[in-house]
Amino acid sequence: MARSGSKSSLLEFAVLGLLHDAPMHGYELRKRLNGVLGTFHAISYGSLYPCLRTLESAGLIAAAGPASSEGPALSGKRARIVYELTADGKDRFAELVAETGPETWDDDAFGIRFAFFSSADADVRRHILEGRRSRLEERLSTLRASLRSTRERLDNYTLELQRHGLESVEREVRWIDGLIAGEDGAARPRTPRSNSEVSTMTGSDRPGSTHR
Amino acid sequence: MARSGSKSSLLEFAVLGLLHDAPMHGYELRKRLNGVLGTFHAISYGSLYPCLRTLESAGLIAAAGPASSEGPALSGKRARIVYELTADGKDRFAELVAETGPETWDDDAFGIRFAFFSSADADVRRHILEGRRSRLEERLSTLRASLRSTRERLDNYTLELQRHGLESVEREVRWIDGLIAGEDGAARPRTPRSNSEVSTMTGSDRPGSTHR
DNA sequence: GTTAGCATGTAAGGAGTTACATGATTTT
DNA sequence: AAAATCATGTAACTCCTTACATGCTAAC
Repeated sequence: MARSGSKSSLLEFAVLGLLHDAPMHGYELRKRLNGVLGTFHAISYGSLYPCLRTLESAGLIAAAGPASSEGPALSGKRARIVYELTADGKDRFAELVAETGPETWDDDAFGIRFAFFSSADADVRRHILEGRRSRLEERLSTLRASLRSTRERLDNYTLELQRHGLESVEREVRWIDGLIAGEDGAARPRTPRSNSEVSTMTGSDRPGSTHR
Repeated sequence: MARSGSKSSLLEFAVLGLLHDAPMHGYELRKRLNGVLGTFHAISYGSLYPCLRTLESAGLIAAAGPASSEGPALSGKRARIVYELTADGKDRFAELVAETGPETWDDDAFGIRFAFFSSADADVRRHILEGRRSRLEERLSTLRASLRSTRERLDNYTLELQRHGLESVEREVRWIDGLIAGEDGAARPRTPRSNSEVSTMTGSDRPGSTHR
């Protein structure tokens, strides 16, 4: 069971990541998700609950009986279902967190992986950051080439949009560079030293799309 | 026929917009699309061709006989199908271009509309730019609130991601402000005066997500 | 003569959304 | 007693992607 190989969307990754910190029920999970996934990009119950069921039948998460805490008996609101990671679920999350392949350079995948970066080893972080960087460099050269070749034929707005996108990517490269430098500087420690040092040293741009 | 009310995805909008400039066949359309839609966010044939058929049966586009130009007889490569806008298609595009409602403030919708901004009236442009701005302001206050409330509980990476997203949105606001100023400055003329003036006056950030 | 690029298409399916259905509990 | 918020869930549908199937022409 809990064999790897399944598709495991970003949503599954995020759910496992959040439940890794603490058991939670769906409604709460959804709110946190919107924080982790970028605030906008709100995910709906229509995808969350089915996802929870999938994870449960895959044996990665399990409904916890409203065991210890939780006020007076089970007089709480409604029959809310608190999920927690199983041992298999923890394994799976660890597996996902350790991935460094090209899948992890994508806008969305990178964003979510970054959000759980502190669960990853320093070398995994390095690898992902560098992969992301190279992905952005590719983008830059495509964009620059396309700008050069179509410059004269495009109207001003289209041009401005392109230019804008280009600067945006350039900015993200600088951001990533700052993060890589921060990883180097802080050497091995589990958490990079005070992130404000890392973060204020460069301009920035959001990594995930939204986009998206 | 060609009644409004249909959903008309962003793809349909983009196709209509491109065909508005010049008749084209699918293969070429697809390449241009990747320029207009942000270079990445490549759209696949699996969605383009069905879309073309939909538009055709809706009477918005029509296959043009390989009429005049086009080299020696029809000895060209393969039986390529050149589409052009019908009168209904032109109407529909004009209708879409004139929309200024909340749908048009979304990341993706805004990006594509901006790409065809020169087909829109000055007041439509104003309206969309201001709507987009207010949408971004909303986002900013949500983000700032969420940062304030969760500051201490979040690990450094999550925090950095949030901070980064925040700056990104702030940057886009400044970009939009610059564009609005440019629209004001150039007053009525169909094209805003030399866009380099508009564009170099502010920092920037990409508007569409592409993701998104 | 085989690879690369042009050109069009289809079938299956993934990932998510909206809108609906239900019901309890807290606030106004 | 009505409205908001908590809480879970389902069904239908949208939009897009991947992978496949086809075949032609140009270059190596």
